[in-house]
Amino acid sequence: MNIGAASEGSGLPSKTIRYYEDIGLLVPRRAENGYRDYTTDDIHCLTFLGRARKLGFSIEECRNLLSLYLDKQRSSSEVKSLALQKISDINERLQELTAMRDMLQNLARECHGDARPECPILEGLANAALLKESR
Amino acid sequence: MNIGAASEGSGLPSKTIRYYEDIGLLVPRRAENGYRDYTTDDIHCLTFLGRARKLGFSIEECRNLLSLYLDKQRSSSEVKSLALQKISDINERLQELTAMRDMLQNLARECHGDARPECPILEGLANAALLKESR
DNA sequence: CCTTGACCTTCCCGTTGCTGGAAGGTCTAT
DNA sequence: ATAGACCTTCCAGCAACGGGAAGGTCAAGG
Repeated sequence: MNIGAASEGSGLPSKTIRYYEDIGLLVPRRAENGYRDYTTDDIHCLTFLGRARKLGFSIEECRNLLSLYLDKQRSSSEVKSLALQKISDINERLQELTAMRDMLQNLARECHGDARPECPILEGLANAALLKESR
Repeated sequence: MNIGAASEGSGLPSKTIRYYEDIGLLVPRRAENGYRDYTTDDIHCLTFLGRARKLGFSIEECRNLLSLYLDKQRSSSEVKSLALQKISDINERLQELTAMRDMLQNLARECHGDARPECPILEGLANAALLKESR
């Protein structure tokens, strides 16, 4: 199967698939004419990788997950600990983003948003004290 | 004031401050010996930039905010609309992250996490149907 | 048989926002 | 005079690709 069909089948752009080969994540065989030739197993792996990426796993984590996926002897605990770690990473990121948003909301709420130059948002950015709470 | 003191005063690494000069965000005057020379106003700007970055504004948005900050004629509505846009960006990202986390939690909950090879997490990544709901 | 257009190949640059390091100049204190 | 703590520039690299150029290949149609 050529890379176009592999792209179609996995939902990943050709560029991404070539990149995954560059970094040794999934290296297909080559046809006589030099074209990449993907098996249906390869497509499954690519699809697997796409899903894992969408769930927020980094490339290196995906490499790890893929080798676990292909290793029929692996223990489920190895995979679960990766997943739990990722969940806690995401929770941390969620907290950070929520804190940012709340801060911005506090500043925006104080701002008239009219033609006058007084702007509590800029003042907040210029003055740490205003950023602290402003509740 | 040398870059070291500017770093101290603004809380930004020297490398970052030089980078901001490279991209024309804040260009200080130079002393006779070629060293960068920061004024206290420059330090305020750097501090302002650092805060805006922490709140999730991109460099280009910061460039915009800084010029608004320095323009005493600006209207507060310009700033507010930037802030509101950023808030809605963050909310979108929050939703994505929450969806990822919930998916992972669904998968992890089904996984024994023991020495056996059966792993619903990997199966979920391999099989779209399992990713859908699995509630 | 030739051409057209859709594929495919490699290669290199750009993105975002820095961070690290090397090679060298300057300043201050001993 | 020399050490060390600064400072300078430039070069390279991170993640995870995307865009685009220059060129090879293949299948269909005239």
